[in-house]
Parts: sequence; C-alpha cells; structure tokens
Amino acid sequence: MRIAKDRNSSALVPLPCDFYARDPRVVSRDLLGKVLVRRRQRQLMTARIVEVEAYLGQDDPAAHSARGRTARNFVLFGPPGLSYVYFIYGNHYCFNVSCLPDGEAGGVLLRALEPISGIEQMAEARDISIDATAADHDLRKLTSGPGRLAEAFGVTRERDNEKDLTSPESDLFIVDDGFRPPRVDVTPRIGITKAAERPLRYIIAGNKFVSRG
DNA sequence: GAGGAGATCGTCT
DNA sequence: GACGATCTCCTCT
Repeated sequence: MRIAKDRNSSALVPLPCDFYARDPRVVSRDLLGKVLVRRRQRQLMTARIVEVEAYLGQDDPAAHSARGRTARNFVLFGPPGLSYVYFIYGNHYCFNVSCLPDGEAGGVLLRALEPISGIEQMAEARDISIDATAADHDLRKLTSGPGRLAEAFGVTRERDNEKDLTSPESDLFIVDDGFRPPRVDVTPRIGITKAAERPLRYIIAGNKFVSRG
C-alpha cells in the first residue's frame, strides 16, 4: 500500500472537547482513522491513527490511574482532550489523550500511526534514513509502536504533557479528515500484565502499520 | 521471520 | 529497590 495522499487536512480543526469527554472505549474506536497533526514552524507532520488502547481509570488495574492520582498521572483525572505523556523503560515516551469529564480518570494510548506527510521530518526525528518513496516495510519503522510514534512526532513529557489537543492554537492535535475505517478489530492490550485479557485494543483491520498482529 | 535479552531511568512502594 | 502501556540488536532457524 502506498502512502495515502494528503487528504487535505487543511481544515485543521481539532476534534472538540466533547469528542474526548466520553468512555475511553468509545473514544478509542472513534479515534481510529483520525489524523494526528504536529505543527512546527511552517512544517506539518500528519499521520493516521491505526491502533489505540483504552485505559479505563480506577476500575482498570492496568491503567496508571488505577491507584489514584499521582504527580505523574494527574492529567488523566483532569479535563478531556489533554495529552498525557509518560516516560517508560528508561528510553521511551508514550502519548495518551485524556478522556471522560473533568474529575473522572481515563485515557487512550496511541500505539501506531500510518504516516501521511512530513515523513522526512519523522525519519530525521527517529534518526533513520528514509524518504517519501520508501516502501511500507520501511515506513513502519517510523510510527508503528507507541515509543516510535512519540519519537517521530517529537513528543516528550517536558514539551507536551498536559497540552490541550482541542485548541486551534496548539501545535499538537487530532483532526477528522472524513476517512472511516472499513473494519475495526478489537483485541487484548499489549505489553501489560494486569487485566491483560480485556479486549481494549482497537486496530484498523488489515492495516499494515499496526504494531503487531 | 521469530524469539530472547539487554538497555536505561522515572515512578511508586 | 523493583518494576514497567518498549525498542533494538543479535542469534537461530
């Protein structure tokens, strides 16, 4: 599959707060096919969301928010539509979006994206050599995995945690370009030990950019 | 292509 | 002090 042509994300209207103020499972499913946008100077990086995981809050043992609010996870308890970025395994950032109304914990982890534009900047950020004509096989290295996509988009806790993804002023947000996934698969989440059996991972069926399976 | 192990450090107990 | 919502490299098949 070739990279999708840039479907005129020119509207560049961030998804509204209401979109995120719902159950993370609903938000997860609806986020599939949406486009993550990073605006830096005049450069634009865009990529389609093809894999996410829902984390449900205090009823979900696998969620960071399971044991209550801490200095790290406070964003999950705040208003919807904020970015929650955390550092893991000593070398990776993971990028989440807070869900549910203010005061209720919940979030969605972005696990894989399909690059659309700004591919050279992503490759540079990932420190790998690649270009817009590269095969899918190579492009997967850019954004197929939570740590990879965070690095490709330059997402760090220092820069992006608690960022309002619903603001038109933001340099990081998510838009709807009209694409609708033909089919969505739901599977258990990856890389967790608690509540590992719950089907809370959502992927665009058949998409080559999902991180596994 | 699949599987295993090391790297590496913030967070929480 | 232990663990973790991961990635990459290396080895084996």
